[in-house]
Amino acid sequence: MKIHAKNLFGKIYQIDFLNYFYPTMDTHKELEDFIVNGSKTYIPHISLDCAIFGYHDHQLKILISMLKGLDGFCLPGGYIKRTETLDEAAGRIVKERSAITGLYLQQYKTFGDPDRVKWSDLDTEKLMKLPGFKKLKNSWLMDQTISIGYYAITDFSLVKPQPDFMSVSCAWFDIEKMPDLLFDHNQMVSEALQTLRLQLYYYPIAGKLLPKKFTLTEIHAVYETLLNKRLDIRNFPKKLIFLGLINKLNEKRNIGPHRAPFLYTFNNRKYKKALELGIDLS
Amino acid sequence: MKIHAKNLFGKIYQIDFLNYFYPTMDTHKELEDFIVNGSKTYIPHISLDCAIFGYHDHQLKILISMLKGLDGFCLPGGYIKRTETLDEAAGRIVKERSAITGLYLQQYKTFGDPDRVKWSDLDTEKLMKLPGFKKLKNSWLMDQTISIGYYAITDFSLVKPQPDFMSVSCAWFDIEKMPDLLFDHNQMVSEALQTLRLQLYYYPIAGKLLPKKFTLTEIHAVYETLLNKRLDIRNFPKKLIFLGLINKLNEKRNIGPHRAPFLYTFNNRKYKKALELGIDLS
DNA sequence: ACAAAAGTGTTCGATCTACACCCATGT
DNA sequence: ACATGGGTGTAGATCGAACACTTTTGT
Repeated sequence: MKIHAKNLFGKIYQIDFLNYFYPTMDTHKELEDFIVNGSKTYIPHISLDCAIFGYHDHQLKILISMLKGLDGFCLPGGYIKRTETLDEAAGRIVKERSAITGLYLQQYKTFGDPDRVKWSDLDTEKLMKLPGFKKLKNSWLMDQTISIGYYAITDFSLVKPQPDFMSVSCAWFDIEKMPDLLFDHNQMVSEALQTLRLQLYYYPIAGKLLPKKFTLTEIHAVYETLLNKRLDIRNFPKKLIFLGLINKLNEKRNIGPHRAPFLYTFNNRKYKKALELGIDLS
Repeated sequence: MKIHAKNLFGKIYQIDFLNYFYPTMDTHKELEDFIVNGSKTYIPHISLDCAIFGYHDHQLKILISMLKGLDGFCLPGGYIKRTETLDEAAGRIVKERSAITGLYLQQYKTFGDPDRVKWSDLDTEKLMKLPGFKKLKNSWLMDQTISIGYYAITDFSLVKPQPDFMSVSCAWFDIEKMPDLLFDHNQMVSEALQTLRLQLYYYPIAGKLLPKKFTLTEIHAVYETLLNKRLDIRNFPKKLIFLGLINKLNEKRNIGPHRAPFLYTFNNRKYKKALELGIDLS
């Protein structure tokens, strides 16, 4: 079975999605059970969508899903279990949709405009013809939802996204070549990126993108790419060390026909600067 | 009919709540209809709670509700209509619970830990004996909820909170004398205040607390009180003018046996500094 | 020796902090 | 004239931005 979709540039995707199955829901029966009984396990009306940015070697990408029945792309998202915290739900959802684990996920905003989901984007009739989906209509999944936005960043070369039972695909896209997303997910990405950039000097976000011991050149590239602007190579280390984000080691790394660079580590006095800003409550 | 509650300091409150009625639900029938059919109008499982701070003359207060059936205090909150945006819902909820209008409400965080509502705080049995409440058990209101936190600030001397049909009372409390709140509302207040303080120099939040034309002394008192720290009287105006938050007028106000102070206005180039911080997206 | 990348210091202007006295007005 | 609160300026420290050359190493 094939499904078709166009991205912004008109390219047609044909992906055989029956090769993929959700790890714990690997039969249509289980999928149907999720549709019929899911609201016993999950809280209805609230979803959680994750803008996962991926960095590697001067490139910034974003993790985009294509869901079954939707001719278009969206952020990986899901529902919150009745027993878990929001942060736990975010971690689990990303793990399920993409098989990526260990992210430092941050809540940034909740989206709830009544027109955030254009139902025209959701071809219910088409979806209901797919195996396992026939009880979708009038199910708990079809009601209005409010969505909590989370973001994270990781090294995209280290993780290979694996789509789950709901997804046709789940893959990295260059941030400038990101296709138009369904629903209000374009806005979600834009606000997530804005938050990421504001928090970059105050939270140890970039730590996830680098080896334990890294060089100044490496972290410099990370910051330039994420902020999408040039940062003075001489001022940059001063600032990071002043903020207490990184520590210089007494080790060097031998690479290439040039001087061996010193190594640095991220400082896990994470919230240092952020806590300074947050003035003490009486 | 009387209800009792203790605050942190052990004082007992006795309030005759049958004097109060919700303006658009002024009969028990309507209340019962809300309990039985509310989920047609409102989205279940999601509430919205508002930390409304009140300032006047060096005092910082917070608006606290006491709800029927709950022996304790909480933030004014409510449910989101299916047709409104989150910001609209926040405005309507504050208006209904307290009759306060025209606030500049800001979303700051969503709270969803599974244990955020301690059901022991909610005396369902007691509540169901109240008029209008008898169908509460197993209603849509009794399921787990996630809550979106909003905050705002206003001049508490200008608005007299009016409790609605759900509330025994709704009143201003000195921030240092705020009683312990039910559920996770203590944490909500603490995080709201933190956010308010972080945003105070970047958003025209304080504009709501002052007359259109105000003196430096007045705005200085606002900032000192909200931040709970002393601010140098000579540096303070420089900073506000540098940030573009206020404009000096060519008018003075005649008060008291001393030099007449100049008047200032808030500058509605609101987000100026905030937008500077948010780096341009590609 | 040369190519390639690493590393480093100073100056200037802007901003923040601390600090104390004179001014205008009403009674 | 005096009591009350309003208003102002400067010096020093700190921070951020701009800017170019020397060092190390492998081939």
